[in-house]
Amino acid sequence: MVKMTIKDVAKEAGVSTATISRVMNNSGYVSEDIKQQVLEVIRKFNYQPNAIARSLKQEKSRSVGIVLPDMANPYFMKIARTIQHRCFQLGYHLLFIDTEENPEKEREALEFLTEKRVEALILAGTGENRDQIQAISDSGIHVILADRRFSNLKLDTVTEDNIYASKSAIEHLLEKKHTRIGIINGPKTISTARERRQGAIIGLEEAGITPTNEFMFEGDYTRESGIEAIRYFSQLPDRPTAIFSANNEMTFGVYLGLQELGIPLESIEVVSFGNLEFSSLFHHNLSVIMQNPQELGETIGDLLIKRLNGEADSVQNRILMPHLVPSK
Amino acid sequence: MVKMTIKDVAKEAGVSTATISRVMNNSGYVSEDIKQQVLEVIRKFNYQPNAIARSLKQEKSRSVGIVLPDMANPYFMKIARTIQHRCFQLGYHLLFIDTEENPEKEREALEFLTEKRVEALILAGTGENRDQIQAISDSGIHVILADRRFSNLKLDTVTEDNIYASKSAIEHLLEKKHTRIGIINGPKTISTARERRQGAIIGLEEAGITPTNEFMFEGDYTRESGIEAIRYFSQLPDRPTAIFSANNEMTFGVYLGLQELGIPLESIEVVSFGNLEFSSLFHHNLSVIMQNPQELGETIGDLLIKRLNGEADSVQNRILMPHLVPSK
DNA sequence: ATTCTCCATGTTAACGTTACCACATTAATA
DNA sequence: TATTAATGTGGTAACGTTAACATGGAGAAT
Repeated sequence: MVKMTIKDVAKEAGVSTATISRVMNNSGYVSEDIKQQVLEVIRKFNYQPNAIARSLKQEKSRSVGIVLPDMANPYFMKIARTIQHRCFQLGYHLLFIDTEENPEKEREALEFLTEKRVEALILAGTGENRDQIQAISDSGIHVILADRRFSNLKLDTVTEDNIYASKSAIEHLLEKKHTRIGIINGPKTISTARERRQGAIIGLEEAGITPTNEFMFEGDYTRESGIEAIRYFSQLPDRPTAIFSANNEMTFGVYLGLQELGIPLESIEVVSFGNLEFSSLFHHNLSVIMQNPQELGETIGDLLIKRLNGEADSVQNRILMPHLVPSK
Repeated sequence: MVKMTIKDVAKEAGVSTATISRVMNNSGYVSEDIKQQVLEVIRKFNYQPNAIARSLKQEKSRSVGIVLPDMANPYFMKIARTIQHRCFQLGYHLLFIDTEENPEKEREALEFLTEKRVEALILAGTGENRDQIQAISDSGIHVILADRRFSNLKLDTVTEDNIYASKSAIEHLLEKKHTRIGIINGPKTISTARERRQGAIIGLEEAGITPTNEFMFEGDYTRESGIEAIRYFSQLPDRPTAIFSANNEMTFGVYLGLQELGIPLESIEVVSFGNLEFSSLFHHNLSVIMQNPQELGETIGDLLIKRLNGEADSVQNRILMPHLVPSK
């Protein structure tokens, strides 16, 4: 069964396509009689306007791209979900792409999205493709960096205060008399990893402790790299007694690693940047820096609406405050 | 900065738009000289064809809709992620919508997606909107039901054997000498809930036990309803000693509920339909019916490609086999 | 020399909307 | 009554592609 077009409706209702269009969009003048008659035809044939044709004519795709490094990470999905709801309300659709932290895939994704003529782009990037992202912004597409920023790029950002939160994580461990703290971080290309590292170092130095490379493990924000970190730390002569893990997935890996090595999970004090769903059930020594992906999503949503409405405003950089929830 | 069109490229390269189109699509005849010249212009101005115009002309949106009840549930997101990768490879984009199990929202979502002219629709539905879904299929959009089916609708489905798996869950608990088994299920409107119930009942009856309504709690697949189920069961005179929970979120709620009531988590034997990420770290009496969302996604992806390529085939109903992983 | 292919290119009409303009008609105002 | 304004409607040119058709030249086969 082939879809009806506005012409078919016009013929059926005995009016011009212009009138149908006016009825559909509640624009211009249409007499009440004709309006009802047209609506009747639309209802009867279940006519739906072709959004693609409309987009072409109006030069508005009514779509927004969102590029995330990991669609299975609840943190990112909670951000995405909130934004999805907002977009749906606006009649926009979201084009999701999962890059799996792969810069090349990200590059392709960005190209794909610009061909699809998204009006805005929300990006939690790999840290590469700076020029491309800047070019996208320059071409008039609204870019909002989520969670991760680029230094020196004049783009909207909605991020969290990683330095402050990481510093307080370290302070928390120091208060518990730990001095040998293993730090598991993400890739240096990613701003959150750099900032979390920086915060941790500040925390240590303020307590008069010199950070050593031996206790810094550079992972890649995956579960597997959390496991590897534990394998690495466990074979050091002077093992850490506490761990600061820079994201939720790696923290999960930490516990999997401990389990693999037969080390009691509660024997190690852990602070995780980012919540683990089950941490409230967990009686191990796990403290969590609670992020607020929903608020992040809402903040992005608000900004997005502003940008799509063309409400001129200078570059926005919003920073949310995570807070530490100590272990019980 | 305004985007370049094919006409600009044509003018710049001194040829017709048709030639540009032929170069872009590797179709028809173009001399090597001109081809190189055109490619040079394209590169120089970073020309990107407008996918919307192309869609309109070709009457192909190159998009697929996916409607899920819960974007934050890892089970659904793993399905979605797999499909997203497939679609991206094909040059298709996915329009995601999260209905939050709300039938009205689902109705709107389906309407939205048909206006956007998706070529296919992947749906894990609320169980309502049957007519609308059938109409979508009749109108020539490929519909694939994921995880949840509709009886009597002639549509492709990729689901799991809920009856078999639930039966084996009950058998597992019976083997462990539990006879008072609390069953926490989803809404009866959803096929998975009906089937999981049916499987559980078969399991009980085959063991000569008469299922009682007292031990059946109808939740709504949310965490909160798992908590409520525990509150309900805990005030029964003869409490269940074991729980069969029909999805991962409700199982989570079970533990939250036990914790809330101060009941030791390991004092209750639980079987969960669907994995909890952390179950391997968990030393409680938790057995899991392992689903395989990735395989589900791949199966859907394969089917999707077939359908999009128009490879004629009768209605497909694929059923995957989950398996029980007993508690340690 | 004539016909027939194969190449290589250009011309143009769609695809389904909407926005602009033109043209009536009616109502309100001077 | 004449003029203006408000209302209602239709015609049509775009939006940026591509596919069908047309055209013409070069070389091969008759």
